[in-house]
Amino acid sequence: MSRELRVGLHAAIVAVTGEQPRVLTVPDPAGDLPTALPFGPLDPDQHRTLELGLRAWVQEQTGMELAYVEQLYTFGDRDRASSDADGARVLAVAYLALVRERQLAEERGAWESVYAVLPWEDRREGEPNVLRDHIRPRLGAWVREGADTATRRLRRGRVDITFGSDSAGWDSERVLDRFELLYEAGLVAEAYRDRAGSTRTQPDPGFDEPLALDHRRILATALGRLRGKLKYRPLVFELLPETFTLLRLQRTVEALVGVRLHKQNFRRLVERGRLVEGTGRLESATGGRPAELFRFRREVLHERPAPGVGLPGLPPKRSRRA
Amino acid sequence: MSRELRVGLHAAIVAVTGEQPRVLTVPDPAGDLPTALPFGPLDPDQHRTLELGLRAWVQEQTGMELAYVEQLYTFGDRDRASSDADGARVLAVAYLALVRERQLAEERGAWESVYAVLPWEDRREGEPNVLRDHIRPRLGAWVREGADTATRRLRRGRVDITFGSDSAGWDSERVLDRFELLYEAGLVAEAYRDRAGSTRTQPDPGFDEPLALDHRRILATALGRLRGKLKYRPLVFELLPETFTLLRLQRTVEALVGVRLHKQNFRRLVERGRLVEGTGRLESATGGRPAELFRFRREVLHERPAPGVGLPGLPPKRSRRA
DNA sequence: TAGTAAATTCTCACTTTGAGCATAATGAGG
DNA sequence: CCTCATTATGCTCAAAGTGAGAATTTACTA
Repeated sequence: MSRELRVGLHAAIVAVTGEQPRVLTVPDPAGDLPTALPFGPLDPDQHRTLELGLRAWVQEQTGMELAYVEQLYTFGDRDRASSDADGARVLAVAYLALVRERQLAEERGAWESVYAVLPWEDRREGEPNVLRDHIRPRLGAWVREGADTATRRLRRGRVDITFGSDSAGWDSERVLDRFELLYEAGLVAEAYRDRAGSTRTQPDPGFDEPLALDHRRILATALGRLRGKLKYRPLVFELLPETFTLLRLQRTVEALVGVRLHKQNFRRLVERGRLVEGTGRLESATGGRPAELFRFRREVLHERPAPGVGLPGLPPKRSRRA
Repeated sequence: MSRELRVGLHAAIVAVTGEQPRVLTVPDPAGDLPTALPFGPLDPDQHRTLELGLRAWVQEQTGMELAYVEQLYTFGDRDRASSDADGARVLAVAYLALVRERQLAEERGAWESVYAVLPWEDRREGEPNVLRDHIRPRLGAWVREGADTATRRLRRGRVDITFGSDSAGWDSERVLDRFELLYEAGLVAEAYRDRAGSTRTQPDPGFDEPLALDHRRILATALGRLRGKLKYRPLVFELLPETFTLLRLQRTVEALVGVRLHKQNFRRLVERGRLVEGTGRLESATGGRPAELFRFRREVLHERPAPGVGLPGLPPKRSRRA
């Protein structure tokens, strides 16, 4: 009588290589879908916990043992992607995993640039072109299309708060909000897959190469969470080798947050937070004066309640003073 | 061949009355369990989204329409509570909902004090007695019981960081960490229900009146999330009437965070953050000089990226300066 | 009319930010 | 060997933000 219920376990496995955040993708196991995040169904008999089930699937599909793993969100909209595979109702439990660059070799799967999938999220070189040339204009159009004044006002407000405006500024953590807004406005391909009967034209192919299922939504959730958590948990160190220079640390954070930081102040924060300690050794391949190699001070976990790489109010546009 | 899979939708519905945070409980629908949070199974056919399913169950069981709702976490450990009802594997998707005190009347169900269920979380009057007289000593014993030095050191570290120590201080957001630690240490009744064959004695009845299933764990998750989010989202206002005095606002925040705040500084933060605006009206039943009634400035949502009731470094013990 | 209870205002001594300038150490190119 | 470009590190400064409390108001109560 009742439709069958299934649960998928999905992993956004993130690393940072060459100043780019990357996510591990695999060819779709079924073979008929585009590239996907590693995922597989929860086996109610075999998987003792959800996380163990996830680890098993990742191990099987990529050969990778995960260290840091964190649950993100459970998606279950009936009319959105994934679901309704063959008449069954399918939920997706999404996870974020962090791995070191070192592990990138020899595994199966490919490391896709996160910003190739979510291009509007990288503001390290200023506002990206896609945003200025494509997204903002179309969002403007979407606002104007609103049926009545109230709708238009509401839409304008959402656009301003998620994508920033003169008064609001860019909140790097609202990655999911931005993706969902683009989805609603019909600016990402996923929107078409889901509401087939839409009358709108296809979005620009180019800033739009979705992953299988709702995996881009999962990635957006992962990036948002990661950006937020970076500030109060020492997650970056899961992505860095044992020792690293302060610049390397900064570049890694910048890659994830998608924003440039003030060098001296960044170092001051890291040092004042006693997050790292110098190893007398130097790294000389810096291109300039050699830099000292530092390592993460694990003891900090026992000293302070919420240690993280304190991102300040972010250098660009600040919310104006009270 | 494969075991049946089911998904439950569970709601921690929180309000604040009389300076106490409360959670809505209902008599267990099945009738043979203790008091529970409102919950019910996801209907794969009827419920279009998980959240709609949740709202439907809450409506049915309590007659309440929810406004603010947020997904918390999905629990699925096989050997822990809820699961394995009648041979099926059961997951629990937990939600947090916030409602106004006004709505507390006429509904079915009872408003249980959150701190009656999680007594060690209320530090408004200083460290609660349960903590000093029962929990800390037992945690100390649990640390000493560790098989080897490494285990003991590890346990000590976890206790210090979750429950605070001289060097670490109390992190009000680690509600779930604390509950899980108590669970592992066998200091909460849930631990016995799950591992029947334990040799330890029953924990003190008294600081231990668990809800059905894993509902205390869900409540711990909810409180932790709420405490964290308060700082960067204007959630408190979901719990307050249209207008309120600044002291009322402060008391509500204190009730949730479980800590006392410095009055003048709290007001400064709220006003500088332009979170509220005065209505010329006064509330005279204050017992002293009448206080002005304020209202939430919704516009703030369009002005700043992360408005919240900035809880400062919290008055008591601070992490020592670098 | 004095006393009590809050609400509101202000101070004050630090700390923490946000921005830059100045110096130091290397490798590359002449 | 000297000069430059390049990156590492130090140091300074002014502007905000914090943590604690004292001082002043305005009602209500006895």
